[in-house]
Amino acid sequence: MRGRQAEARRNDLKLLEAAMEVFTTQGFDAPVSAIAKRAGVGMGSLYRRYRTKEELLQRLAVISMERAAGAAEEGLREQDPWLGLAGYIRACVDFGSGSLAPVAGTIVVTEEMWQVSERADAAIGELIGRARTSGALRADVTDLDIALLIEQFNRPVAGVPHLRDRLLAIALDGLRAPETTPLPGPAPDRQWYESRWGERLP
Amino acid sequence: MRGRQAEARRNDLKLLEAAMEVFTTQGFDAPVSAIAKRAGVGMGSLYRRYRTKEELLQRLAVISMERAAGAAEEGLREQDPWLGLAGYIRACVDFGSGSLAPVAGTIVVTEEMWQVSERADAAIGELIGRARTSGALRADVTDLDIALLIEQFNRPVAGVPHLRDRLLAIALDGLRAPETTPLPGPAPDRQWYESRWGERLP
DNA sequence: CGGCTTGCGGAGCGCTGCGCTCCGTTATAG
DNA sequence: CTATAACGGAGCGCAGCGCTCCGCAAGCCG
Repeated sequence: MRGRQAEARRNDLKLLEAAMEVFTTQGFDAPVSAIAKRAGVGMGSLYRRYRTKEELLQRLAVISMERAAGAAEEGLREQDPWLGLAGYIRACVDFGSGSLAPVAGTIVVTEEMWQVSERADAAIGELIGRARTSGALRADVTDLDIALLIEQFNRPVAGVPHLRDRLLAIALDGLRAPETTPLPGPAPDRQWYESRWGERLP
Repeated sequence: MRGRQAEARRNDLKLLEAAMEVFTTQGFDAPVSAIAKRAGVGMGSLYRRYRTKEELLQRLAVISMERAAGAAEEGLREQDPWLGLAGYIRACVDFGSGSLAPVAGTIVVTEEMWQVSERADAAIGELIGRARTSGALRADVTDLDIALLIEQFNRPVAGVPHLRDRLLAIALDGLRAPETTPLPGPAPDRQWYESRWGERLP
């Protein structure tokens, strides 16, 4: 694997990295040309690997979910249930997992995406359950609240990365038990949450 | 004030309300036609009152800041410093003050906008100072952190209003003293924050 | 009641900026 | 040196925007 083929391999990595960065900072409707430019690659090279913008988004979604699953599994390896959960949340915000949520409903969900999401959900469920039963996590927060919290903090804060960490630290403190004020309103509905991405094809 | 003039007056209110709703839910680059449609008004009526989209945004910014100032002043009338501050933050998120922040740098800042912002800043500064010295607010958070927090929660949460209230309740709990984890990194820089809207003309 | 005025709705103009294609150019292999 | 594979990026066709313009209806005065 040398010469042109090695360049192609490198280009693919640069493309994925650039796409993630551009989409998370500018929104999913950023022009494809901006991704190519950021990757230092021509439009031709981009479209040879991903036949459409949607295909690129689907690939990013899978990678994003795989990272989230990995972060959750790593969180389970931490002995302290709270540190494990907090580390997972910070990791997700750091690498932008969930930042593709605004795209929900606008792209077709592939079978691969469903599979990875199930693997991630299992680890995350265990991570959160452990934190709750240990008494570190406030009792009235659900796993979907946490998913939405990650989603919310994935949006850039005034374009300055480290300010997001400060706001997230505030929210993490608010997640710890005991709560001083109970959460208002009904908890997010699981069926609604899953249907955001569209119906699963049989 | 009757007949056509009364209709014009009503149309203006409907327009401002619709514009606020559309911009906060769809982003500031939503089409002007969407605002006219939501207000139940023709394009002609909109553009007779506001000669450009920018002029409409400037009007909304002033209204938004006036509401924020009002909410801060009302917060000062509350005896409990913490309830006053929390009420102010919730009010700002409710009516979408600060949701125009993404527009910073893309519209010209009018003299009126500067004046209202100074009035608001004075009340907010006092409200936060009072909460801090009373020991209710964690010590390491600055007024700009709180402004950015409001800004962040002004973005819609998965398109469902009441879910935002849940996430905000978590963050408000995290704002209370004593903090369990200190905020990371340097505090937001005031000069940077003010320059986001562009240089002030003499 | 009828002309005149005022404000109305919305079709469409001109244009920007997008996704994507296509092709001349350049680097590698034999 | 020729053949081949992969490259960069100019530009096509089009969607969707801000804004204008005009035919029409509702209120006002003799």
